[in-house]
Amino acid sequence: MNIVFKALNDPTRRMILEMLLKKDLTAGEIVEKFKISGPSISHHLDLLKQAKLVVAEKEGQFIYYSLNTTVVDEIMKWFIQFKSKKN
Amino acid sequence: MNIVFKALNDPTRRMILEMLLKKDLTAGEIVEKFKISGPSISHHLDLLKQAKLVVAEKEGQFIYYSLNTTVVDEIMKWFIQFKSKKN
DNA sequence: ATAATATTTAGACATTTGACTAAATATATA
DNA sequence: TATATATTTAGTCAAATGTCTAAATATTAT
Repeated sequence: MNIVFKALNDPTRRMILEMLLKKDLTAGEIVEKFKISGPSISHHLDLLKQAKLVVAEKEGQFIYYSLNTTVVDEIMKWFIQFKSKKN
Repeated sequence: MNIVFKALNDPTRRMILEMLLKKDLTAGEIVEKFKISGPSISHHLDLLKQAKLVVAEKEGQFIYYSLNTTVVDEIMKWFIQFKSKKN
């Protein structure tokens, strides 16, 4: 849980998630969309992977990144408890 | 949005939110539940307040903290887009 | 008015974070 | 095999974060 909130606590990483919502992308394609260096993006991708928010799959010399929405379910459950609060 | 994710990215602050789910508490009551110093908790409460996740209300010499769930709605909306992803 | 209680503000300090460049690794192509 | 391409790993550095103690502020009680 901790690592997921940590992964979400960065605008670049959230942007990456939103991009992957539209379609899977290679690391290089993701790098192109930002002004940030490749290694920095690679680090962001690693954090997202650690949080299991994305999955990396190697295809030849490329690595495709895609969303893994199962973790989102868990986060949602955490939030839902607040939704049911009686005001 | 940024500030909300930031506020949520700390186990102490998430714990405080969960405590406030049960009932409103004064700053002092919250401090008692942790091993962390008063000023540190005060700082956490300030961040939660900035994110509008909690509301502070002064009653005499006490300050009562309570949840503000409207921000949770916004966060949920952000997550829901991932839920509707077709795998 | 003085003292006690509740809470925050200020300043210091170690750790974590996000960025960078340079180097390493892995795959594809000439 | 040598070279180009894709991506990560390693190491450095400034800025942000979470903690602390000491001091300030506000309210209540003696």
